[in-house]
Amino acid sequence: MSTEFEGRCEIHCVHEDNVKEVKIAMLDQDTIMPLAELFKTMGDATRLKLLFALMKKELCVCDLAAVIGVSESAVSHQLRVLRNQKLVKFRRHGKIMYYNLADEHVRMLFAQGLEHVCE
Amino acid sequence: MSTEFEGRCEIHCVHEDNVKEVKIAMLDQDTIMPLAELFKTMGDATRLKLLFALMKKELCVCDLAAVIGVSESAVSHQLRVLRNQKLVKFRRHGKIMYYNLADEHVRMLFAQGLEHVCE
DNA sequence: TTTATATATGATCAGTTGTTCATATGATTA
DNA sequence: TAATCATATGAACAACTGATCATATATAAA
Repeated sequence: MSTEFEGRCEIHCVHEDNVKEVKIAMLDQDTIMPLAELFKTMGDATRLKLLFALMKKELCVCDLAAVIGVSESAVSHQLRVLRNQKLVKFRRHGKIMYYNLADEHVRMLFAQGLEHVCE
Repeated sequence: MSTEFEGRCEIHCVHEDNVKEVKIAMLDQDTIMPLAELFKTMGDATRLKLLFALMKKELCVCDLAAVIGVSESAVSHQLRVLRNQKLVKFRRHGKIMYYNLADEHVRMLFAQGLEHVCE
């Protein structure tokens, strides 16, 4: 019924009522974890560049490799990460895989992130 | 004048004009890097919980430790990361450091992120 | 069917990350 | 001043990440 730290904190912490209130409001692990995964996925320069490129145009793997200047293998590996997070979708046309943004959330996250960074 | 991959791609890649166009639009490293750092910072469950807690209330270090159930040392280390990214600010009152969200961008990022995750 | 092309995947490994433990700092109290 | 409390910091280490290289798959062309 109590976590490892509660006992210690009942002696120790400063605002017990605030702690309780915020603890109740706290998002559960099943929400926090996927959210952390999403941000972690966007927390890499290569993947951000891939997403930004796909914000501009539908592109295939070797186009993407050329745009951001890394190997096609590296691009393919990172596209899989983006796919797992449902940040990109793709369609096959013959041998070529065309990648697209999965939805508009990425644009919003990009915009908000840039706003924070550019201050 | 040309990157290591350009030569190879002029033979290889599928849509040279698209590549050029997107390459020109591509954000430069000085923008991408801090943006990646921002998302990377939010890409950790502990730090997300800290931010979420601070979205609800101003809290001190030991309160935060109690809320999310980790050691105060771990909290302090992660708060430094959040401070470096200007995601939180703080004020001292005697021995106690009170932490707050630095601005409203975090709320927007949280909201957008949750929207993506909860689909 | 053989060959070539576009992409995906597995193994490897150096570099990074997050926690823990021990110690240090800075402010209050005795 | 010494002792105590709240927080910060440094070192260390296991766990994770991302690029590379080699290899595999899938489609198309010969």
